Amino acid sequence: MTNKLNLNNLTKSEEDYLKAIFQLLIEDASVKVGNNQLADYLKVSPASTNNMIKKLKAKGYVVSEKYGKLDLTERGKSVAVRLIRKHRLWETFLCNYLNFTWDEVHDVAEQLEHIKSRKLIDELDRFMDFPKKDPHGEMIPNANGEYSIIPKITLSSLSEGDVCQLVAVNDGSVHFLKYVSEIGLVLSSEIKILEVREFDKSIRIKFDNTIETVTRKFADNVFVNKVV
Amino acid sequence: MTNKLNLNNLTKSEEDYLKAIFQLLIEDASVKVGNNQLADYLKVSPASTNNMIKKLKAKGYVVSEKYGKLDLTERGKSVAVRLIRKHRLWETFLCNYLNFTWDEVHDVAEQLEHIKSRKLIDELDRFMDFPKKDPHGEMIPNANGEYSIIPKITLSSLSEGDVCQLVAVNDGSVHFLKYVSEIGLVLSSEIKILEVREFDKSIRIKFDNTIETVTRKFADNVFVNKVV
DNA sequence: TTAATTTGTTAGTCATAACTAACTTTTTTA
DNA sequence: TAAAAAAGTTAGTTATGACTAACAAATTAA
Ligand SMILES: [Mn+2]
Ligand SMILES: [Mn+2]
Ligand SMILES: [Mn+2]
Ligand SMILES: [Mn+2]
Repeated sequence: MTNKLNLNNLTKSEEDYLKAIFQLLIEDASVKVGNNQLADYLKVSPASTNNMIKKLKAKGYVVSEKYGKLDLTERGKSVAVRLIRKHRLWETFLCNYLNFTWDEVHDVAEQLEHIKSRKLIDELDRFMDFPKKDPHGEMIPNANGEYSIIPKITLSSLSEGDVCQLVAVNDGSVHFLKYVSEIGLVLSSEIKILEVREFDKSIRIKFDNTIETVTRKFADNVFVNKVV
Repeated sequence: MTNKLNLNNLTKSEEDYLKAIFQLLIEDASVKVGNNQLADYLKVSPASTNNMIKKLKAKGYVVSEKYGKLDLTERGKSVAVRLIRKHRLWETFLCNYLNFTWDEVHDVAEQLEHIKSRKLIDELDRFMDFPKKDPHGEMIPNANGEYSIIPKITLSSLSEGDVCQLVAVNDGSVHFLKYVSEIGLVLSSEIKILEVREFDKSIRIKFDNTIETVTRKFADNVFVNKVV
């Protein structure tokens, strides 16, 4: 008996894989995404990703040649964007209505993004009056999957003397987000790069009369818009 | 290697089984709940329930003897009540804030009840100012799992001449709920039993100057509080 | 009280989604 | 350009939670 494929009802795992591929593709549009890179990102074995990729190819969400790099079909992209929309809308709801802090929302949103109900998410969007950005500064796709991608670069890519504005932060680490709040950085803070130390790539920054030294790893997770 | 048991993190399925056993136990406290009855209720095979019951016994949520009836431990009951709390709070949220009608909420709540976050549900409760009843008239357990069970009987158990108040409806069927709304019945409607027809147990009822005939099946899903 | 029926159990299978270990292909580097 | 390293694939195993078919125990009816 030939394997029946559920073309429409994606599992939580299938959805997570599509979202992961999408995020790897847009995060660095130049570099191609391979199987092992995806495995790393999802913290599973390359054998697991290889297997899932096969299934997603058979269902028409992913394209790739044997031993080649991965890409998403339009259907694959559409699923990924809808997940990102749900994730960011839930994060916004948790922060703005349920007293969650920005470091508490991601894990719960990872669960909520898989709830299947078109009406639920569109009504939640309306209830909040169609917010444009999530608590971490990321743009929220609208009901048609459209969203403007604001130009952003990492703080770590700037040089001495540059001035920038904080536009978004990586929402994946609780420790990182707490750290950002603690030193007093908030979305749209204006940051000046005082010094980039050659020895360990640590960066001395100034914002709101505060001077702080942050590591390269920290600066990799801070997204900014260069001003000067 | 001996099988490792996840004692704390219950799967969606394990949670659904515990909730089902709880609901069968309280719906008819007199009759014992058996394996096949549970299978019927959950629409799976008796082999499947038998298997799951074994696991839930090993984990300390269910007690039963071989070939005997099922019961929940305190831990089992606690899990079930927390699920019911989540289910009813989400239904209330969907109806009162997201423009869902009472027939649309159950399926989405079945998904949302499995989201794991203590803070999420307690904050949702607070956000709605601690509602007492869900859209179908059912009591919502508080954060400690306490809730008063209002005395309710089915409309079908009444006799000619009786007068009652609609206190709750079964929330499982979209068709049934739409039907209830269409004929104009709402929570706390006062209903008088005009006639119970011997032939097919259909019941002639009067409420708000409306006279309707409803079937036995319909009346089985309407819960009332006898007034006269 | 025996036979029929209902209820409960077991064994074996399948799909999903993870894993490790071994292997192959591609890419890099010496 | 040949060896080494990296990347990708395959095979075989495990756990969960369904299923059917066959069987055993308990209950009900004759
Ligand atoms: Mn996810
Ligand atoms: Mn975010
Ligand atoms: Mn459920
Ligand atoms: Mn309900």
